[in-house]
Amino acid sequence: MGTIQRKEREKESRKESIIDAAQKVFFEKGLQLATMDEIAETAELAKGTLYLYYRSKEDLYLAVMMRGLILLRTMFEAVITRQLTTVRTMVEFMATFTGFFEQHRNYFRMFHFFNTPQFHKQVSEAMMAECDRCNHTLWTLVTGVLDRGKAEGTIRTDLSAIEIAVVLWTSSSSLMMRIDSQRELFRQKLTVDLDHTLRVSNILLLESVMTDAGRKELSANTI
Amino acid sequence: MGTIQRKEREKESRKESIIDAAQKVFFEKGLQLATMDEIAETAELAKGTLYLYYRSKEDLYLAVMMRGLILLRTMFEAVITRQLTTVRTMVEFMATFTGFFEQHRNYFRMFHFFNTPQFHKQVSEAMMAECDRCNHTLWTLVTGVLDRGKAEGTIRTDLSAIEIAVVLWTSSSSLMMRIDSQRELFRQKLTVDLDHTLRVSNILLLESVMTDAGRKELSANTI
DNA sequence: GCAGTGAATGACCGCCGGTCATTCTGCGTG
DNA sequence: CACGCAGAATGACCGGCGGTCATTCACTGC
Repeated sequence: MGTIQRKEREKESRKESIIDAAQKVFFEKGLQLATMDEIAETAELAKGTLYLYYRSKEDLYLAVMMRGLILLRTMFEAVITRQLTTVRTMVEFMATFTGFFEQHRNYFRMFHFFNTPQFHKQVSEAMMAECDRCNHTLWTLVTGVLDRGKAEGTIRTDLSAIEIAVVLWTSSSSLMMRIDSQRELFRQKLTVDLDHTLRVSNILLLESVMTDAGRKELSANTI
Repeated sequence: MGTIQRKEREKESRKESIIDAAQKVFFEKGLQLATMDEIAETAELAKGTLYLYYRSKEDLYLAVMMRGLILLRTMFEAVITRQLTTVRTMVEFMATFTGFFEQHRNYFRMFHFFNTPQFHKQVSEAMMAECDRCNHTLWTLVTGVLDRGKAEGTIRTDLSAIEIAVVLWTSSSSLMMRIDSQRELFRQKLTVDLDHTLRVSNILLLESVMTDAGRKELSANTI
């Protein structure tokens, strides 16, 4: 009697279709302006049903965001599969992240919610834990590459891999966030091309965490 | 007949006392959890009165945030008054920013609202413009110093001053934001001391925007 | 003291996140 | 085939909140 398994599958697919609807609405309206009623309508379900699968609006938001996180991780894994040198892998990581920002802007915007001051208060423990786990695997991907680089002498050994990863991620993501929201302001009021700034910032940071050997290879790869 | 002027003064002081109340509540609860009713009660005014002085909750939030911005600018100006060398001034700027983060954490948290994706949609034009102006003067303070450094040969001339300022500000503020919200998570799950990471990141970035001469002076100042 | 003006009030509105008594559905059983 | 029951789905409803506006209040200048 495979009834129980079928029920399980149906439950999963229902969860997915709810995320589909939520994604549509969140992408269009953002967290604040989106309403659970609209998501329910888009999903062709009653509002109450949404709450059978997700505790709160924020939980649902996080579920959508997680899709983005997983997508990004997949893209990073694809880079690793190419078996490039450490330096080139790092360059590709940065390019991939920038590409993700450009191609999947809606997902990227959702990441911002993560850094909200009272963020953790608004989300259920379970969802939070799942998110942490996903995040953790992303960090591990990058630190793995960096540790290899340290062993082969292209990455500075006096800095910890995870610290390097945090600095690179944080800097470039916050710059992209700024590009997203204030590009025009900066172009007009301060005549700055933030896209250029992002490229410069990435290169400066990559250089500064590399040894001379690494820097040499880097400059050959970024002309 | 100084009546009109007195009225003007009273209006101003009323606005200030509303901000006082709003600050108290926003500091305690954050933007989402704070309510206009509570702010009104704290200010000992009716809710309707708040709306005679500020268009919306977000506008009021921004008014409080602006106090923080002005405070930070004052602290930066104090650094400039000390007439240090360019390199030392930049080091002090970074230290001042970190100090601001530690001493005035509540103001700092409010800055986060700035980067929210649909932020500009929630705030009145007038408030936004005032905010931009204040921001602009902050950028100018820093770029002034950087330009001097370029002239005297401690700051790289192949990077624009405003770009350097943006990179430094963005990197360190986003790292601080992370420290604020995820310090314990990183310490426990990844055994990273983000405060250390911040110091490292600041030094790496400062180094990377300086000439050899600048770097030399920097290393003498950061032991 | 008496208009008149502009500030202050708080009852009220509409909206939205979230709940829960009720209804519906389909499976297993007699 | 009929029946009963578990659990899924529903949507009317609730409380709270941002924002409004007709009414009241306070002060000024005549």
